[in-house]
Amino acid sequence: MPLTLSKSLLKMHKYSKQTRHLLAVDCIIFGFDGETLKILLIKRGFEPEKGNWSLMGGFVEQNESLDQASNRILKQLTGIDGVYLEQLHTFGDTNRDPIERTVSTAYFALIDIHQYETQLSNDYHAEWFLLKQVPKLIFDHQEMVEAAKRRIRYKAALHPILFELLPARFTIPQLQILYESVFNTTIDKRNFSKRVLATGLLIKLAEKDKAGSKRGAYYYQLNMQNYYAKFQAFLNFIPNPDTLIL
Amino acid sequence: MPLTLSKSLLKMHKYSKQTRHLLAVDCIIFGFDGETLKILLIKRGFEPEKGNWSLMGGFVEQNESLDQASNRILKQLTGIDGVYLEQLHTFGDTNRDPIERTVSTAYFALIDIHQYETQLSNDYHAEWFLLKQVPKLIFDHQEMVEAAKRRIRYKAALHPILFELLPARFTIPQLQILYESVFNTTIDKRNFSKRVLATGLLIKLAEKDKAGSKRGAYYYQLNMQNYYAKFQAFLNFIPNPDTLIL
DNA sequence: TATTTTTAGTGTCGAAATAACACTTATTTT
DNA sequence: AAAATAAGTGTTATTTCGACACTAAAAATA
Repeated sequence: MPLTLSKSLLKMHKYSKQTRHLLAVDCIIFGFDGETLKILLIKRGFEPEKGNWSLMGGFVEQNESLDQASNRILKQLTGIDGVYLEQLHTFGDTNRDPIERTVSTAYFALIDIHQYETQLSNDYHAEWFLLKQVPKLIFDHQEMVEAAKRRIRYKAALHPILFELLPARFTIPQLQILYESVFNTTIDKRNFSKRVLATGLLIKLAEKDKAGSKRGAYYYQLNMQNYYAKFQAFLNFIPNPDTLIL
Repeated sequence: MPLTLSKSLLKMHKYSKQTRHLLAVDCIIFGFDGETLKILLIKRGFEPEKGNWSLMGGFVEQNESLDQASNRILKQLTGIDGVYLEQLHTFGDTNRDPIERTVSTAYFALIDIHQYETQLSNDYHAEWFLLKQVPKLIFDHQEMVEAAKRRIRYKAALHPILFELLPARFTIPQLQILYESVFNTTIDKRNFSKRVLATGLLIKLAEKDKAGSKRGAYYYQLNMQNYYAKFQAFLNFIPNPDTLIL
């Protein structure tokens, strides 16, 4: 025990004159309900801003990386492991948290909303909000959400990340609604299916989804080999690239 | 004085149970010498890894934002203010610095090498290295450089950032060499000049650059209004997008 | 059981963008 | 005067993109 202590003391504070900072991660969690994009928010449980809407976040602990911290926090809220989670940006303004200077690294997650909506932890009073009806958020979380929206659009225009929002089996009309929702536009369905199918990323299944229409639409699933191979070179669905900012 | 002290004590440690971390920024500084891309490295002046090649970096101080810290550090080394500087990624593995856990936010800078090569601070024993001949670097700086290379390619394929590497007046052959260097490819010069001129971003000047050739090439400068207006919708020079990763 | 309603699914053609390709011009050097 | 060097420029074929309308399947309804 004394050994452990002295070891840790030895290891600590070698850069002894430097200031140490609070470090947090915040997660912008996107889901798709079949019609529009949503994000998951929580009611903050402690001061300051207790009771106000907030991104799910938390402090980075001593012995975890940022990626580990963001995964831990995502799991705390949703019970989910192993979903798409990508570092977005680190927000480091000195006064972004009024209590004490805190630097926060924002991550965005893309999850299949249906798979998890029932297993949300109740501890956080989480709710899904339409992306177009996000309430006022604490601190600079609004800015984080805006940055995440820009990033998801930018990236989805070039890479097939939106499949992460869909279940393993999905129909082409579902996929089209998703793209139209993300880019806030409409796409001709003949051109859409032509281009999507031309990527070689989709495998047509025998079964149909009967829920969405009378006739039923064929299910597809991702060809995972092609998915990884072609992740970099995907479609360019940008309707007007002027609206996209990294 | 007692008032200031008590104020700062009041403000400090409101999140009293949370671990505080060392925070650093590291800068990947790109330059272009007219033929190939280079990056600026320093000889690290303190332990650990004293004397080894490193990115220019430093700890984030109490009352500065990350953006301020990166600008400060860039200026310390190069004397430069107001150049292109963009946050790249935050590296947060727990053991990336063997002395003490340090989270580092990497920034990349694009500078006009000729304008500043003489005013480098001598304090850091900085040297420009060909991007293809970067020496072994400390910690995870190699990884940072790789990420910066990917980002600059990715972004330059869609946005006119490479002009930041050129002087205010440049020729089309110079610009072409720059693009060929960044994308490690060759481009037909007829197609290149057609597309570049079609953007409307360039203003042709009366004077010629006589240094590069016997005949001389016309100087151009950026049309700054169009530059900002068209920043989002630029050329797509990606030779094979497969090689690009965000 | 026939009709209506609803959404899925598919092909063509003109326009625009892209990629391939070679010669002339200006200037300096020899 | 001739040779060497790099700048500058146009055309054509190919590919990609965008616009556009009807038929098919199944359920609901009359």
